[in-house]
Amino acid sequence: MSTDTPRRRAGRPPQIDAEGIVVAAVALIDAEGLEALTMRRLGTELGVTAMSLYRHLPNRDAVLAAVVNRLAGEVAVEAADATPWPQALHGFARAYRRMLLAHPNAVPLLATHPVDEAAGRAVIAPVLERFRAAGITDGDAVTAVQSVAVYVLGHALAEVGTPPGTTRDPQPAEAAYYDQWFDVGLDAMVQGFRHRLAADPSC
Amino acid sequence: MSTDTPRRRAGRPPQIDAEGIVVAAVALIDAEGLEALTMRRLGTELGVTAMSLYRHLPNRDAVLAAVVNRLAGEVAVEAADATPWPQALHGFARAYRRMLLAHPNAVPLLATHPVDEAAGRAVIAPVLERFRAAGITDGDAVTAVQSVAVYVLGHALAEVGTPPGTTRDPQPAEAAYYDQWFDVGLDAMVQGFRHRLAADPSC
DNA sequence: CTAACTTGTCTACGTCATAAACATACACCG
DNA sequence: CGGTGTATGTTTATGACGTAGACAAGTTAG
Repeated sequence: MSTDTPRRRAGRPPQIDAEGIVVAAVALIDAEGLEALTMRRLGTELGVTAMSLYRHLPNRDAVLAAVVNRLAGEVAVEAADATPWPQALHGFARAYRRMLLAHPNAVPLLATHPVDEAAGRAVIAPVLERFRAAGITDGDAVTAVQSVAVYVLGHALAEVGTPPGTTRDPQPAEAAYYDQWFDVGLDAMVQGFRHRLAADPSC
Repeated sequence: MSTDTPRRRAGRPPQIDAEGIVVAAVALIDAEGLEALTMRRLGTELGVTAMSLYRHLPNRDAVLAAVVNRLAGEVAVEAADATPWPQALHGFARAYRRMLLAHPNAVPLLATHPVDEAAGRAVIAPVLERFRAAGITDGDAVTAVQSVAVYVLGHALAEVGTPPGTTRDPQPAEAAYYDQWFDVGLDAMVQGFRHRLAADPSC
């Protein structure tokens, strides 16, 4: 009612916006790694100078924080209403891992910069719902989900950490080793939580 | 026999050595954080210029790698010969966590730079011994220990990750929360591995 | 047209890691 | 004792970085 046509504000029309900066930052990290993400380079990528970026984001760390939250948003958990919580927990772990492996160069960033709390809650909300359906308190559920989350992130860190003499191409044998390890550790943790939380400890 | 008196080599006697550099680097990180660790600052701390450091270590990244390995060496696992492997695994996790919390500013570094393989093996050797005593293969044992290790590191990352509005003094209530979460997640994972590896699944 | 306002650019500063040339301080040999 | 070789520390310099401040450009409101 008040703003029928959005009626652009006065001033020079922007060539870039915060969203586009973050998208370009993710692309740059994926393509060339974290160290390639400089303000100058990011500006060049968008056809502007480095200083233009500061009209949209206060500093480089804000770019990194925005990248982290955007990547967190890429984690899409599929948890149907009928899914029991152990499967939902597995699904969350796999979705999180899928995102990390899709952006290996960003994993150290995810490890260092905490995800915005609201964004994090949004990601795990469907999983927590499955715990509630089983009568488990949110406190216990959050602990379980967070435990799995730190395991997944720690595991991805070990996987993408640069071994001194190796090239950075994906060694298929290496990938299989990490996949297997991941499943074993994840199964152990989920099994442990099932043992701890199940009303019926059907061992 | 060949070198009875070490007979100092020719050349100007060194004021510093690699060991001292690493010790000073750890102290600096502990006191002022990772971003304070610049070559100039580190040199100043030792009473020399930045360039002198390059006579003993090839570059800054070598300093960081040496710091990582030194900190890894601080993890002392107490595992007596009679200790069953689940307790040894718990002990390893606690020792690792103790080191991380003693050097919170170094945790992002530990997360980013992989520990030297030999150094890592040395740390977990006594734990693997307890698995062997239970007739568990080294492959299964390594998977279990590594799974716990990435959980511990991931958990520490979450704990020391800077929440936006908080000061960096240790909030006692916060510390207790993380301690409890740590124990729950660790117990779950160890319990899961016990379920998976025990000859007698005494659930 | 003028004023106001937003965005992009130019220039500049201080700091960083580190390369190259040079100075220093010792052991060894005559 | 004095020269020589050698390992170590220093000086100076380079290019990249994040980002502050002044300015130019391009739009809307009057």
